Amino acid sequence: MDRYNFHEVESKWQKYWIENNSDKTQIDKSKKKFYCLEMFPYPSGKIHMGHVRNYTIGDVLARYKKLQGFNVLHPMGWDSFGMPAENAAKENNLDPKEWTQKNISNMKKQLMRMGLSIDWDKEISTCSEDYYKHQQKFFLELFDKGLVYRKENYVNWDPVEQTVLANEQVIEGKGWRSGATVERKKLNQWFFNISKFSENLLSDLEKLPDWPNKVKIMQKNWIGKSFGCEIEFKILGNEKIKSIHCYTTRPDTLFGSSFLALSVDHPLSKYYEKNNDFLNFKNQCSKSGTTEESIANAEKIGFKTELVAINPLDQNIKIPIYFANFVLMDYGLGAVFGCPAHDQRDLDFALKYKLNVIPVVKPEKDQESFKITKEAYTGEGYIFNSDFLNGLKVPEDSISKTIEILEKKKLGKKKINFRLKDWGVSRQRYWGCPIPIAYNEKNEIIKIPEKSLPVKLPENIDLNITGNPLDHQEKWKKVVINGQNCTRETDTLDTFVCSSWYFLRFCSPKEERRGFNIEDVKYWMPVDQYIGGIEHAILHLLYSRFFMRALSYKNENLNISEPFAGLFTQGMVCHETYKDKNGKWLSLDEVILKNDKKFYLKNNPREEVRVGKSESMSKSKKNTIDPEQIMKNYGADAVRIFILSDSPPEKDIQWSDQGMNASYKLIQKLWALHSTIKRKLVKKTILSSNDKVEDIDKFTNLLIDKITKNLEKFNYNVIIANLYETYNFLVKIVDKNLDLKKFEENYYKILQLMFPIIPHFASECIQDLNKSLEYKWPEVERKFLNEDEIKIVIQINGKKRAIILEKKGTSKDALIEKIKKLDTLKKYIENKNIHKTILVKDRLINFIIK
RNA sequence: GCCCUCGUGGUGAAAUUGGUAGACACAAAGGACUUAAAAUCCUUGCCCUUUUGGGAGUGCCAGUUCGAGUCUGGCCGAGGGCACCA
Repeated sequence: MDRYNFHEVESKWQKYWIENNSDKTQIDKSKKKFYCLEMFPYPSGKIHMGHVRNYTIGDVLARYKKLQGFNVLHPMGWDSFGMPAENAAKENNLDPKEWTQKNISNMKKQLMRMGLSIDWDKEISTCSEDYYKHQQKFFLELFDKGLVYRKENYVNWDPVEQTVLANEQVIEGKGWRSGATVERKKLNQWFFNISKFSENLLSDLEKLPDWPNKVKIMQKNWIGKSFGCEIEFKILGNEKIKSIHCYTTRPDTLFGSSFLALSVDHPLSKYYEKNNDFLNFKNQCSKSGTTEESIANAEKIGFKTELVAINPLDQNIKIPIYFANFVLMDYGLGAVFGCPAHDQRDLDFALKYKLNVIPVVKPEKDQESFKITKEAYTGEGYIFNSDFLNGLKVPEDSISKTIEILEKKKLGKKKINFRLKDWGVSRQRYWGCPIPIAYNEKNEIIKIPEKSLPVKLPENIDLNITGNPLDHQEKWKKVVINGQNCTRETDTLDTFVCSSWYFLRFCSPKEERRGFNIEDVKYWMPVDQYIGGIEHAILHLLYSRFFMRALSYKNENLNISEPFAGLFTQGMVCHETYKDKNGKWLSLDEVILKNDKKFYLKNNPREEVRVGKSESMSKSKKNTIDPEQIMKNYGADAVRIFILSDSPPEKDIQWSDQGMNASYKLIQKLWALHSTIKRKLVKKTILSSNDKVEDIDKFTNLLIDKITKNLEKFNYNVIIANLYETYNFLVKIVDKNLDLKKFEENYYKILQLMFPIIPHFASECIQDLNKSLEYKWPEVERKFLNEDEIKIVIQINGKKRAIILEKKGTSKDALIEKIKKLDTLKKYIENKNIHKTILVKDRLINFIIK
C-alpha cells in the first residue's frame, strides 16, 4: 500500500483546477446564482490561522453550492490601504506600494496552497488606481447627492505625531506610538451623512433573518434610537438669550429639575468667549481626555452662568444654568435639564454644587422609607410632587402623558433621537485613497473634474516627517481647475471606505468606466453568504449597509439596500500562552514539554514556564502557529479537517497538536481504506463469508441527508464527525461479502460528499477509480431510508427500560401485546395497573403504572 | 450601570427542537502485536452488584408535562458588547 503523498496530490489538483478553469465564473442567467464572500484580508505579509479558518469555512460552502448546481461567485481581494504599510515603510525606508505588493504576492501563494476554489481572475486590490479611481467618483457622486460634507469636529490629536488618531489607537489616554497625551482638537473633516439613514438602517435589520441576532442587537444599540421630547425653557430677563431648548427622554420628571446644563460647545458659549473663567473651564474640560476610562472616572464639573431659566410647567420655579463637562454637543441639543433625584450624573453634579434634589417618582413599595441620598432612583413607580402629573404610572403613562400636555401647551415637541453620528472619513495619512477635492484661493470647495481622475498618490516621497505627508508635497498640492489656482485636499479616506463597496466591484472587476456594471450587480447581489470575524459587527458592516443605501439614493437604476443577505461570524483560533519568570511572553518554539507534562524553557530546561490561559492567536502574545509550516507538514486537506473539527465554527477553537495529528491520521487512514477498496473492486474479489452484510444503501443515503442538513446549518464540526463515522463504517464492512456494484456506486457518492471538505483527497480517489470528475451533489433516495424495522424505546413511567425492533407502523395494540410477553419487562408490567399508555409513533411507548 | 450570549464526562463537543443524554474525537488506564520502542488494533470510563441487573446524573432551586439538556420563574457562575447618549 502506498502512503498518501499529499504534497504530490495537492499540488497536482491545484494545478488541474487552474488549468481547467474549474473556479472561473461568469454570468449565466439560466442558473441560480450564489455569491459566497469571505472578508478580504489586509496584506500584512503572511496569512494567519484566523484567515485559514475564515477561508476554509467559505470554501466548503462555495464548493458545496457549486456541486448543488449554483453559479457560484467566490472571489478574493486585498484591503491594501492602511497604516501598517506606512509604518513599515517608515521603519525600513521602503515604498509602501512595493511593500504591499510583495505581501500580496506572498499571501496569494499561501492562499493558493490552501486549495481554495477562488476565481483569481476577479482579484482586486483597493490600493490600485483601477480601484480607487472609482471610489473617488463615488465620493463625488455622494457629494452631489448631499451625502458628503465638511465640518469642524473634535478629533483625538497626537501632538508628537502631528496626526489624528482613531479611538482604538488611543490607549489609556496616550498615543499608541508616541506615548504622548492625546488632546482634543478641532479640525476640518470630511463626513459621510450616515445618520440620514439611521431609521432605515435600524428598521431594515428586521429584513435580515440570516444574520446572527447578536450582530443585529449590537447594531441596534449602536444606532441607539430613543424616544423623547424637546422642551423649551424661557430665560428670565435677558436681552439676547430668550430661551434654551433641551432634549429629554424623561419629560415626566420635569417638576424635579433643579438646573439646566449646557455643553461647552453649545451655541450660547459664544457669549462667554471673552470670559477668562469660562475659557479656563473649557480648557479643563478638553484636557480630561476622550477615553472610556477617563470619561467614566471624570468628576462632574460645571461653570455657573448668571442666567436663570423658568420651569415651563410652573412659572414660579426658577433654576440656575451651568455649562457642564458631562453634556455632549453632538447628541440631542447639547443642553439638558438636570433632575438629580432620578439621574445619577445629575445627582453627582447637584451634590457637588449644593443644588436642590426633588424626588418626583416614588416606587410602589417602600413608599414610607423612600429617600434620595447618594443614589438616584431610576426605577418604576408613580409620579408625585408634580402638581397635575401626580399619580401617573412610571414609565408607561407618565412619559406619553407629559409629552401630550407639553405639546398642547406649546412648550415642547415629541422627538426621536439617534446615537449614531456621521462618519468622519478624513485621515491625515499618506497610504490611502486621496480625496478628490481642492480649494480655490477663497477656500471654496472645488471638485476635481472627472476627466482628471484618479487623483493619484505622489510616489517616492519621504514619509519620515511629522504630520501629514501629503501636506508637504508642495508641487502635488498645486492644481489649476477651470483656470483657478487651487490647493488639493491633503487628507486621504478612511480605509473603511474601501471595504464598503468592494463586494460590488467583484461583480465587475474589470469594468473601466464605472465602479461596477449595473447589470452584473443586479445578477450577483446581494452577497448570499458573507463570512468573517465578529470584530466587524458594527463598523464595517454598518458602513457597507450605508454605502449601499447611499449609492441607491436618488438612483433609479439601483435599488439595493442590504448588501449581505446572510452573515456568518466565525470564532477565533486560540492557543495557550507562555511567560517566563519575569512575565515576558514566550513564543511556542521557546518552550518544551517534558514528560512531567510541564513546560520548560528550551534554552534553560530547568526553568519552568508559566502557562497562561488560551487566547486568540496574536503576535504580541507570541502564541501564533504559522499556517504555511503546518500545511507543509500535514497538507491542506488535513488542515481543513482540523480547522473544522470539534468546535462549531461560530465558537472559538483551541489549537492542539494532537488534534492536528488526528486529522492527518484520518487522511492516511482514509487512503489506506481507499487502497483496500480499490484492490477489491479491481480484482472483483468476493470473499465467502456468512457475515451479515450491512446495508450500504441505507448508510449512504442517511449520510447524504445528515451532511446536507449539517452543511445548511453550518454544523461543520458535526460533518467531520460524520466523516469519522463513514470511515468506521466502511472499514468494518470492507472485507465482508459485498455486492461490489452496489458498493462502488455508494462509495462514489461518498467521495462526492467528501469533495467540499477535502477536495484534493476526494478528487484523487475519484480519479483513481476512473470515475467522472464532473461531480454533483448526491440526492437522498428516500426508498433506502424507509426501514422495515424500527427501534422502539419502551419506557415505564418515563424511564427507558428496553429497546425493541419492530415493523414500521405497528399499531399500539400490537405493540402492547408483544411487550407484555417480554421477559425483561414482566416484572414492571405483570399484575400492575397500567394507568395510561403514550405512543409516539415509530419511536417510543411509555407506560404509566400506578 | 445597561444590553446580549452561554453553563452537558478529564477535554473539545453531539443530541432529529419536548421523546434512548454523552454521537464523533482528544487525553488517560489496561491489554494484544513487537526483542524493544514507535505505529496499529481491542477494552474500560460515576455509584452499588462477581455477572445479570439497578441507581444517580446536563451549574443550583422550584414549576409545567406521561416525559425536560431542551419550555417557565428565581438564584449562582463565565464570556462578550455598549457606556457621561440626558
